[in-house]
Amino acid sequence: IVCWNALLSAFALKGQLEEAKRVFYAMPQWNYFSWNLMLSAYVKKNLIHDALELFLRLDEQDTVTRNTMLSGFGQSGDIDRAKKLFDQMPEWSLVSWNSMLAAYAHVGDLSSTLKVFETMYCRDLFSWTTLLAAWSQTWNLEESKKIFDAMPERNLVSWNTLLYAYAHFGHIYEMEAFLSEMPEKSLVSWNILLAGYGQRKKFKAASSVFNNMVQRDSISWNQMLGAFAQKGYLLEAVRFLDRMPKLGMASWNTLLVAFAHNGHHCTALDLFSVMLLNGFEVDEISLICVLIACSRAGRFQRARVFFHSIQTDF
RNA sequence: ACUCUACUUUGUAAU
Repeated sequence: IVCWNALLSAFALKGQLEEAKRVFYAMPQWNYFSWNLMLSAYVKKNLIHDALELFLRLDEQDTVTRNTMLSGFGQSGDIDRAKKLFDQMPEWSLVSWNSMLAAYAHVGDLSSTLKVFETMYCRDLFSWTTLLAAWSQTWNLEESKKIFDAMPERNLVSWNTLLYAYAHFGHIYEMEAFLSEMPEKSLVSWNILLAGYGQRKKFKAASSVFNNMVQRDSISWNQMLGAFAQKGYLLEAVRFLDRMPKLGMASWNTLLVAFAHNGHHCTALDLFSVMLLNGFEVDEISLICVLIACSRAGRFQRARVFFHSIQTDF
């Protein structure tokens, strides 16, 4: 069973859901590890309904099982279910508390986040960083800085969290100052810088960061694409697509938004058709972009038709 | 037993 689980975990943790499922159902028997791995595979893909279905079918659950489900509810923003599960748990580990904390932080419920944080019997780096992340979604950057300074210990993620707060709200000067104090930087740090420069339309700074990055992931590329889009450099953005190693839904949506916001409504609609024709995944963001494009182009009829088709087609 | 928790990319919040 350990071998089966090892195989299962290889797929489950890599996000290879179909393969994981195949292994899971082919196994001669299961234990907690198998269940938790499979559950975690669903949660990682944000397939909360599938996760819940599996969760309810399990006759035995341990703390890890419940924590996994709890974090699934949290990341999907289902606070009610998260809270209910948390309250019903026979015992709580620090991870349970941290997951509940993250659930509140995720939906921006600061007072509940703080209440949980204060109730916790002990706190670790995760707890503190989650608290910091909750506050970093607000304009109150001074308060975030206070939390950061109050932390008993910090790691790269904590640094990145506050760095992102500066970037996200366009405080470029503080962002740069903070960056220079960072003891180490990761790919995420540079991606955050790209976000900050992009947000303030500092295209040159963004591309200079981008060109100097030793490693780039799809987020870096999308971020840079977004920097073109922010500036309204649509032609360049399209040309940039050719250089991108991998195009995903976020890339297409970025373009969709760029077209919709720069008066190229028809192009946006065309792009959407191309996405559908090619069988690309679309999500609710793509759909909203299309509605915005329609309304800005004055194509109310088309918007209405489209709106109705959403309910049937998607 | 590499089973669970924190950081980065796309939309909306006008009166």
